Amino acid sequence: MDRESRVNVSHQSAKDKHRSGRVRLIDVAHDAGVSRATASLVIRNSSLVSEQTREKVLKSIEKLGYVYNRGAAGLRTRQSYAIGLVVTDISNPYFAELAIGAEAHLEQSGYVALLANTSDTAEKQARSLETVLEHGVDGVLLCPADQTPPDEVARLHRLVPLVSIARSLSGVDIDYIGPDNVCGTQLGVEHLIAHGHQRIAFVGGPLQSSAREERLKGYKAALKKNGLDFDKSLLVTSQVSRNGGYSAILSLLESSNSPTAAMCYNDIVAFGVMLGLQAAGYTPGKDFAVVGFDNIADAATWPPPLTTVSGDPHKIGEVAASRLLERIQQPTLTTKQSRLPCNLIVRESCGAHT
Amino acid sequence: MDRESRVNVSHQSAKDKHRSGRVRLIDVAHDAGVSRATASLVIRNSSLVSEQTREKVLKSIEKLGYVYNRGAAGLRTRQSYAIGLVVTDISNPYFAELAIGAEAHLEQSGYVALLANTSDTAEKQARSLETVLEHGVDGVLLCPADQTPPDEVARLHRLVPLVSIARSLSGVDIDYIGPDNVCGTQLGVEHLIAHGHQRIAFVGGPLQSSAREERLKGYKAALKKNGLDFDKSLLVTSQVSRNGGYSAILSLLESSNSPTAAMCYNDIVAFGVMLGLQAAGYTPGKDFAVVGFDNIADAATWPPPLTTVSGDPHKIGEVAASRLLERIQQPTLTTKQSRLPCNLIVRESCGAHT
DNA sequence: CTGAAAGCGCTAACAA
DNA sequence: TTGTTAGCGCTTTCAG
Repeated sequence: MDRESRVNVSHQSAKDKHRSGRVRLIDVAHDAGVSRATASLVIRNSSLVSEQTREKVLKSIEKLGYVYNRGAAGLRTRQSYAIGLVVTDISNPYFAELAIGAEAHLEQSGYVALLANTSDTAEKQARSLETVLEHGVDGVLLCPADQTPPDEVARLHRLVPLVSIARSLSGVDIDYIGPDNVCGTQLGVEHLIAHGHQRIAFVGGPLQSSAREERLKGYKAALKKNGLDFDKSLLVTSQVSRNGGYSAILSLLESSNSPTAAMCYNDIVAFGVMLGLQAAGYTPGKDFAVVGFDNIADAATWPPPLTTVSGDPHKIGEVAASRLLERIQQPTLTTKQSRLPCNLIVRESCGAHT
Repeated sequence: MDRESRVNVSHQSAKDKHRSGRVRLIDVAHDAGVSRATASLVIRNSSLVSEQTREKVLKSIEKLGYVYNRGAAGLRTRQSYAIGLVVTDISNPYFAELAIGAEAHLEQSGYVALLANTSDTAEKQARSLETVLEHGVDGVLLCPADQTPPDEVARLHRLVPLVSIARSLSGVDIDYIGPDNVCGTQLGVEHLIAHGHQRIAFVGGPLQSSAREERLKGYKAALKKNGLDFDKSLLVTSQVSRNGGYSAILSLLESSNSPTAAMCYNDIVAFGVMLGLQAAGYTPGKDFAVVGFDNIADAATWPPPLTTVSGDPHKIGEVAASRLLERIQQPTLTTKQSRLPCNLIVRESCGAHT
């Protein structure tokens, strides 16, 4: 049987050069004059192999241009060294940065990321998750779409280690890494209060989002702590887009008792708010204060530069990846909800520089 | 032998529920009372199977929560349905959009994208490509880093179907999809000329980049066509960043015979240019005209809104993915260099609205 | 330290 | 139409 397969092999390896076939481990082994097993050990840096044979094998690998087949290896080891990175919307720089942070950490640890962009729809997310599972990922990093059904997540969680990022999921006990939305928003609002504002609006974000709820909580906490009343008329939801912020602030400005400052759901909304203010004849940073959330790259150079809460998405991505890898190593780890500290980046849009 | 393995199987499937193991095709087959082969046919939607048995199998799949193992299948079929998406920098919205377009098309065709961000360094790119190859991708979509060694690309190309996006590679005969940089820039510059500008600078971009060379060519063509002399002092390279554009325009403004308009390497540079102009007391769109390239989302809402050349990165990503899939089907296809048409989006920064 | 043999979960010829 | 039998390229005991 072994003789047979050897014969086969030499036939094939002769042909393979000219066909689609790739060089296999056994070709390397033959070339180096060792067995498959030994060659395999060399590849995986085992210390059980003599320096001499290691070099021989390495030389053959180089010479034949061998590329390791992880798929085949994974069939045996049940490890793919791939993880699913399922994200709502990479065209949002915040999520892009998250993805980059995660990818960087994974890459460094020898993992590869299977990317799927869900455009925030539950259907595409479901499809993507299925695909990613079929590819045998060792774990999934999920930034859940807004309308994610909890039981779907529960099933996923049963199948494979799972960490959720930036949007927490209620009703399922899984790891979560995101910014500390409550404290971050509180920081922003207190800054506004400290600079004399009394009527501070909370602008934008979708009603169902966990992030918005948490930020709203921080907003209320800041008001309360400073003895200010919560006024429902200063609250307005919106699309997470510039247009959303734009119309939101305009509607707020129409009211008889309009605000003098806005804590925004995020930077993108804040940009819209500032554009809206300008359209209405205000000068953000002078006669109206604006604070954002996320500190995306644009915030620093927007005219005027946006005061914003920084959640460090790159780090969140990294931490999430690292947590996932830990969990893959030790599936019994208890789950953790990590809310990374935020800090306030004071620029000009809040008027505090004057 | 077969009896033995069956025995094995039933043992395992009993345990598997509680261990890490997943449900396998053979479990499904047993549950449905058919052979593995038949079950396999059902999964792959073969028409060679009766409606009755198909339903039985489907029911078992559902019941047991079976998930297909593409890794194992791929070992046999030599198809992974995965493709490598190796991109310089997703945090640049232009490339993010490219990636999204590609991912969308791949997803629709049943492929998954292995994402790697190279941060524009040749080393990480080399590592990423290797990893992606080890994972057995059926093809690679590469947006090459600036200093990519041509022989590396050649090796890659020998190993796997390859399409390059947005940055062409000299010295290797591979498919390329990108914007028509020459015509696009020409469009922009001619617009400027049509509005009376005679001293038009070409601002920014890295010296070695193929994209910059092409855009520069378009710039020169436009000048020539309109009888304007090319003046080397109106040319300045820069980092592809706002800061790059900022300092570039400032240095240009110092000259005794400074320009009245700038065709910029891309939108990001253009933003820097506008910020620099404002810092120097100019009002872009009034006393100085600026045109960008890429039409990223920010361009529309920047104050003033940026006149720019639109290359439709989402479409480029889609087309590239589709070309790659074609090439995977038919490896003998002759290579094509596609430069997708660009059009000029006239907004306010060029002053043409006055 | 190295080699032989068995098998990971699937598909593809070929029989039945 | 369905079942049988061999592998895909690797790792992993277990002997040497």
